[in-house]
Amino acid sequence: MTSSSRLPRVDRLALDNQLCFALYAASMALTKRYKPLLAPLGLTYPQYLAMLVLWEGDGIAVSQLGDRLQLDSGTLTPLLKRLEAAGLVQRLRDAADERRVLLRLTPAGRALRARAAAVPTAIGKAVGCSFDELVRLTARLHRLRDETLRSSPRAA
Amino acid sequence: MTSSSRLPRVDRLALDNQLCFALYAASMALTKRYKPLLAPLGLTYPQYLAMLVLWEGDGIAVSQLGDRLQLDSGTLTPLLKRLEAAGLVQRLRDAADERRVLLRLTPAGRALRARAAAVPTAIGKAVGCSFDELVRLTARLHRLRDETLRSSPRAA
DNA sequence: GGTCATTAAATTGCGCGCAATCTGATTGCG
DNA sequence: CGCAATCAGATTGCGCGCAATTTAATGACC
Repeated sequence: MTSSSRLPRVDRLALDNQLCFALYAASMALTKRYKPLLAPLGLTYPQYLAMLVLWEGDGIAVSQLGDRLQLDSGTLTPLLKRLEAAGLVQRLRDAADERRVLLRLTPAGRALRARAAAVPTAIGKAVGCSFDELVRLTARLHRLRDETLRSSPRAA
Repeated sequence: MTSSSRLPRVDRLALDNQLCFALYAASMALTKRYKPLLAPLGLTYPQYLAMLVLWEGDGIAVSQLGDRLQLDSGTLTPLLKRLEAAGLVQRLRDAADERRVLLRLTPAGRALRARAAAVPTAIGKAVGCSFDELVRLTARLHRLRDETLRSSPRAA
């Protein structure tokens, strides 16, 4: 005897029953929490995500970064130009394929990683759950994303 | 013997270990899933959230809507003007307190709810998990948001 | 080798999301 | 009453996020 499937239609439209809003609100709240931590590094939150990818390994193309973050060139081109203007990233045309733009960390961009290491630690304290639960929730959300993308009509 | 706390610093900065990115990516993926469902209703995703609140009960002020969605007037004012231009919402100054703007659904705005009822059903199929698990995950995310906001320096 | 389809980025336009500021209206307090 | 503090929305500016289009390079096929 579970609670399944007896809610009237009106409850199915209640804001607090929407998984999408729970995700949206939690994501926004957590992003706001990052802002004061990232400001001293001179990064916005999406810029921080891009740096995380480049710290895992630079020399990749814009499209590969986009695959990782699920963002397109319309978002990434201006973002990367700002990172370049900040002296953290270099954008260079791939000599082997002039359509591609390769991304390299500058020494300053590489050096920033050490300072960024304190960020996940500070956030961990803010979310108020154990490390193990955090790992489980993260994995659950990645599965949710994969399932959502898989069932999507027009996405890889 | 759990897996806690022995990861080297580099793994703590790995993109896929970030709860924030898992939330961000899942939220974005799900929002994209909503887009084709909301387009026939003439709504964007944040506009849909605003309508969900108003369908629960209109006549509220902009600030109350903002409390519910965790959005400020800088976001809501233009959004609500678009809903007004679309003929779904009326914005009227509160006679009892001329600072406030009250939001009322028009007949068209009220009528839209019937068509919107199909949206959660369609989404439910896309996320590929049971109704019960969906309820649990939604509740877990709301707790995460509350915890994140509670521990926040400058938020109610 | 020449033509066409495909691909990678860049560009444009629009709607958020939010910080900062501004404008009025209201409240509190002497 | 008079005046400062507070409050509700509106406005401005900037950085995403994404659809749609454009430009240039590459690959495929004849």
